[in-house]
Amino acid sequence: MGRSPCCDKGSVKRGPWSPEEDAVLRSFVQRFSNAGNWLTLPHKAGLNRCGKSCRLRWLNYLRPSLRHGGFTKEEDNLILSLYGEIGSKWSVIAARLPSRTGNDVKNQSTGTPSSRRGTCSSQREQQRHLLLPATTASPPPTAPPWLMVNLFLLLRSSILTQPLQRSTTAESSRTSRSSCTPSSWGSSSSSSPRPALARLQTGRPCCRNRHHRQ
DNA sequence: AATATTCCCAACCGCCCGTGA
DNA sequence: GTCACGGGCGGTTGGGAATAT
Repeated sequence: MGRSPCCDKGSVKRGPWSPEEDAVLRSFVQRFSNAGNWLTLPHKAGLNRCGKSCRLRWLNYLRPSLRHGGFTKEEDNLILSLYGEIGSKWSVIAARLPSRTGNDVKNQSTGTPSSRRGTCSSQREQQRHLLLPATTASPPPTAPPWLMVNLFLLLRSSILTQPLQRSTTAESSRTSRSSCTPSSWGSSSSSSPRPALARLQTGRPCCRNRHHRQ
């Protein structure tokens, strides 16, 4: 049946939020205890923003007691465990993690080296590697983290139907990216899971279009 | 030093669901 | 029962920084 858009995208501001806008939104929501109707909030608060954008900003960034980044190993393990049980229900997973949002969990799961790639070629990557902390004094595990993750998921669920097959070289990574489009992982191919699952299953990200913009 | 590549994460998009008229 | 609406959610995109070559 189709739906009318929640706001006029041509007349509202989009993109990054300014500190002033954050302050207005924060004070408005806190002053009234809750936001009430998100779609009318921008008008009431004097913000030239889409209501859904306001809601997202509040829930994912401005909400008190939120923590950003710095996922602990325990949190990472819990995410992996819950993902194995329930799949990409990020909001459900986030509900089990205090001070985390679904968006955070999603970004963590689909964006951390520990869940994406089999190799840690850079210092930055190693330092951020949740399953292989940079502070560890022990030698690296025999099996790479991505394999451990996949084995874990294999044991926890029957998601995996395809054998693990990939190389960890940058070359194969580029090749994979260039051939990975939404249509390539769509319904036409049962062996091409959707990106989030594909990343966890293969330990590598699917394509990110920005890499093609240059 | 310059350029290319990779990554993080905030923000957006669009669909689904629950609810009330 | 149907429809419109708002909220919620998963998936995707893009900017900018860090790192590698």
